Parts: sequence; structure tokens; C-alpha cells
Amino acid sequence: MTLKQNILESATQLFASNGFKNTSISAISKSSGAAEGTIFHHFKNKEDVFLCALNRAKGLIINEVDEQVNSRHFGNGLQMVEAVINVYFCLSEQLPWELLLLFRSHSYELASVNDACRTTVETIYNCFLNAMSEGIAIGKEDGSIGDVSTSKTAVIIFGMLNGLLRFDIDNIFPVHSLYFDILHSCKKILTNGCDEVLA
Amino acid sequence: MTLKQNILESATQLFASNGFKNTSISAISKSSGAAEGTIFHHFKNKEDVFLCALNRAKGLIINEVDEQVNSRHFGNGLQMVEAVINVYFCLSEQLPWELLLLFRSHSYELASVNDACRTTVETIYNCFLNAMSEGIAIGKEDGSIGDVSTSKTAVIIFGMLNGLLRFDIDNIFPVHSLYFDILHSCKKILTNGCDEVLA
DNA sequence: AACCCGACCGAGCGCTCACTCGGGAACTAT
DNA sequence: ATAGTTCCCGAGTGAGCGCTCGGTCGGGTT
Repeated sequence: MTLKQNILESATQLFASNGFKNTSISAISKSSGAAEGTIFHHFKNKEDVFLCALNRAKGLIINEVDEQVNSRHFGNGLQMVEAVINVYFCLSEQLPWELLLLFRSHSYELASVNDACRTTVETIYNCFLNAMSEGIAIGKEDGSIGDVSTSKTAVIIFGMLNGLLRFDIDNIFPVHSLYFDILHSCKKILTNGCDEVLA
Repeated sequence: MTLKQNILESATQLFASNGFKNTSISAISKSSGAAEGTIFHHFKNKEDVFLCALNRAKGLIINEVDEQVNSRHFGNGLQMVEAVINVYFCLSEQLPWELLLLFRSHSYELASVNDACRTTVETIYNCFLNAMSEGIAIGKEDGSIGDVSTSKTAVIIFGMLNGLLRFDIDNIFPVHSLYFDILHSCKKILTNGCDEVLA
């Protein structure tokens, strides 16, 4: 573990739990064991630290999706979608700080100004959306998923997961106990409505 | 319009669009036309300004729900749930700053420390959740909604709306064009799965 | 041995910020 | 008219911040 990596890990944790403005360089310095000067030796400025931390998070998150979804085979499309949902849900335990960092408003605010940040954030979200869309498309062909709009349904399900995860993170509702209910709701969205089936 | 109200309105807008730490007292002073000293004459400190702005937002939001949902009659439970969904969706146009203020991480972080803030945030969320639960409960009796868990389903649908609204706000996806698709997905969640119907 | 260079350090600089304070203006009560 | 009270002002204060800069140290090259 090099000192630079140490700085990034500490920064990830601090930015994730306190936000950008509420995290001082001196705090990162103390937490990582690197002197303040050392931080500015490795990174251009505070924003650069944030960006590099976000990039590191991107790598870890995408890696997780690759391992759990993209490198596996599934019986049908629905099972693939379930796997995507499962990865995203488990992320808050596997990579809590990285997920929180992505959820921080500074990520979006920086993304609307900084090209590099925007592509990083987009890459992470597209990673999930693409996997989800692929699963839906496969499912529509093999019959495990009904006749729904691929892209729209992917966004809606992904948005649902996002909102519920935030409930958990922000301590509004303990959503993790609802995992199977949420999965069940997703399945309902992915099937045709009963009217069409009965018609 | 008193100067104090003016301060709260400006603060709401600034806190909502820039966050707590990124909004300085001098900015609120310039935007509201009140001198810095005047702000501290009316409010104990910066956090008090935030809290009062959040309380004001609470009043406006709950008022909107009362007008659009609680004071009306609906043909059945499903229609009531639809009305709740509609109010929440329209809130980002009716009371954009107030909704954004609620979505700011400072609200949750303060809520976990400050009792007054916690009850304010809880009151707003419970206002929607209660209306949603009531609609589901009514719908289960009149048959417009299937045999689902009232409270769990309310949380799931509310979380879904939250997540999708945030997509819109954070400029990740333009979700407002998906309104009818989202409504359709909610209806699917609220009905029994086809297996039960066909059984 | 002499040199170089990247890693690392921490005191210090300039700036911004939340908040204070002393005083003025307007309004009310006596 | 006088006194009291509330509202309002903005210069001033001290703490904390991001970042700079002059410097030490150790390993690799010649």
C-alpha cells in the first residue's frame, strides 16, 4: 500500500461520510498519515483528490459488476436482471464508501462542470443500465420478461433501486429488510400487466 | 413580505441550489437585501436559518398534499394513490426549491443529530407515506388494488419516485418525460401478479 | 564520491467565513 | 417630549481553510 493509495482511501471515506466542503485537507492528512504538503505533491488540488477518489471508486464498482454479472451465464434474461439488482443492493455492503461517494452531491455538481467527472459518473451509471437493459432485452426474447420498453424499464427499475438505497443510507427507512419485496415488485414491472395476459 | 420572510425565501433558494456549506451568510444577505447583522438578529445562527427554511418548506409541501389529496374524494383507492404520485411529481415544478432543500444531504445529517430537524423531515415523508398507505388500504378493500402489503408497497413506490426525481434533479436522466411509464409501473406493483390471477 | 530527483514534510500566507458589537432609525407607550 | 423597545446596519474579529514553498531525506546513476 503506497502512501498515495492511502491518501485516496482515506479521502474516499472522508468525502463519502462528510461531503466535499466538510472534509479538510488536514483531516485527510491526519487520517492517511501523509503530511499536507505530500497530498499536494501527489494531487493538483483538493478537487483533484476528489476526482481521483471517484475514479478509483469507478474501477472498483465496475469490477464488481463485471465479476457478478458480465462474466457469468444466466438461465434467462430475468435472472440476469435479478443479478444486476442484487449487485447494486449488495454494493452498500461491499463498497459502502465508494457508493456513498458516488451519491454525494459534489459528484453531480462537479459532473455538470468538469468533463472528466461527467464521464466517470456516466460510466458507472451506464455500467448498471447497460447490464440491466441487456438482461431485459434477452428476457424479452426468451419469454422470461414481458413486452416492456427496454430502456425505459431499465431506467425506472434503476431509479427505484437508487431511491430505496438512499432511504437506507439516509436513515429514513431500513430498506435492506425489504429486499425480497423489492425484487418481487421489479418482477411485476417486468411482466405484462394482467389485462394483456387475460386478453 | 417582511424582511424575515425574505431572508427565509432567499436562504431556501440558496441552500437548495448550493448546499449548506457552499452558501455563505453574506450571499443570503445580498440575495435578500438584509444586512448580515439583521440575519443574526432574526436567527440564532446559520443552522437556525436552515432549520427555519426547512420548516417553512414543510408547511408549504404539506399544504400542497392536503389540497391535492386529503381534501378530495376519489372514485377508488388506486385513484387516490395516483393522486399522491402526481403531487409528488409535480412538486418539483410547484415548489422546486423546497423539494431540493429537503433532498440536500444537510437535512439528513442535521436530522440525525437535531431532534427538531428529525421530526420536520419525518413529518414531510410521513405525510406522503400516510396518504399513499391510506390509498392502498382503501384500494385493497374496493378491489382496485391487489393483495399487497400496505406499508411495504407504500415505501417501495415512494422510494421509486424519490430515486427517479433525483435522477431528474441531478441531471442524470430526464425522467419527467417518463411520467406515464412510471405510473404504469406503479400500477403493476399495486396489482396481484398474473400467477395469482390465473391460479 | 558526486550528483540528481522524486517523495515527503510542516510552517506560513492570504483569504473566506460565521458571528459580534456598538450604534442609528422608527415606532410605541407614557 | 421622553424613554423604551424592536428592527436594522455593516465594520470588525478570530478561527479555519486551501495551497505554497523552502527544505530534508534516501535511493539510483554515473
